[in-house]
Amino acid sequence: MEAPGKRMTRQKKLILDILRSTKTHPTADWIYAEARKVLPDISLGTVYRNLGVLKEAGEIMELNYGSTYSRFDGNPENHYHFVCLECGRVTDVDMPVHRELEKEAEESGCGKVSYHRLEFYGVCPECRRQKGE
Amino acid sequence: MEAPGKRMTRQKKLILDILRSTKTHPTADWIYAEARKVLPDISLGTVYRNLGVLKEAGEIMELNYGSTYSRFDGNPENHYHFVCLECGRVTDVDMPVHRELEKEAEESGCGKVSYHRLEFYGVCPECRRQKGE
DNA sequence: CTACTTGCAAATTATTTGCGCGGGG
DNA sequence: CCCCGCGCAAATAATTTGCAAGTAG
Repeated sequence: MEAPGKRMTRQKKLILDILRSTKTHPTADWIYAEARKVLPDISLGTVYRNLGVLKEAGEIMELNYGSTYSRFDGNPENHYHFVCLECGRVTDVDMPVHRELEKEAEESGCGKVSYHRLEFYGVCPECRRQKGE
Repeated sequence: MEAPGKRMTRQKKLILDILRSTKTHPTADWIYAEARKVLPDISLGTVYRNLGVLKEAGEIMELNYGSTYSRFDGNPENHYHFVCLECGRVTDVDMPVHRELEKEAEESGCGKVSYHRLEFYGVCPECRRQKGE
């Protein structure tokens, strides 16, 4: 019943550190590559297992916006994201969370809302510059 | 460069009809099962191919919220969704789209926003009833 | 006619899992 | 010491793709 993940292993600590120390929202593969620089024998399965455990524990978030793969976010606080349609990069949006949207949704009769997610899609500043816009 | 999908085949028409005639947000498999009732020899590959073509053409939307598989929405207008954490069902939320959120995001410097997506997570009325809440 | 589309089946891709060993508490 | 978590490799699950035959326009 109790979620697993009782032990703080070297691997788990490392994965959490990697996620906490980047503002990008990396894929499991990228985390795996980073982790191998420190623990060359770490396995991809372990990376996935720990990402799952950390997610259950509410330490991190899993994002899957449009792509066929997941990205992970070391910041478990609800916040909004911007997805670049050109390069696929996911960045944080620096604006407050609008909890009142949840109230509005509940009033429409959809059900009891516990949280919401909001993503903006467009072209990031880097890609706009490259395209000479 | 030009996206394919020039021909309106029986298969493509059927898939579009199925999607337009349901308020659920079905998976590719469900659409496949429905389609086979009319065209028993249709293949799953064709279903996926046409879902891709229709998506490119802006006729339908692909949703992937949390799960390992995609759901499809026959309504291409932007609108909000409610995802039930118990049963996984995805329903439409009957509230207006807040375009002003996009302006707010752009002002935070994240980039040029072309559209946004908003999902609410919680427990749907059916599941709450079943749990006796 | 003639590409575009299909059905079929094999291939890919991301992720999950079984198993026997190793190390955290 | 005990059992959870690891590395490894094989297994899934969803989706994609190559190819020869069918068909919409």
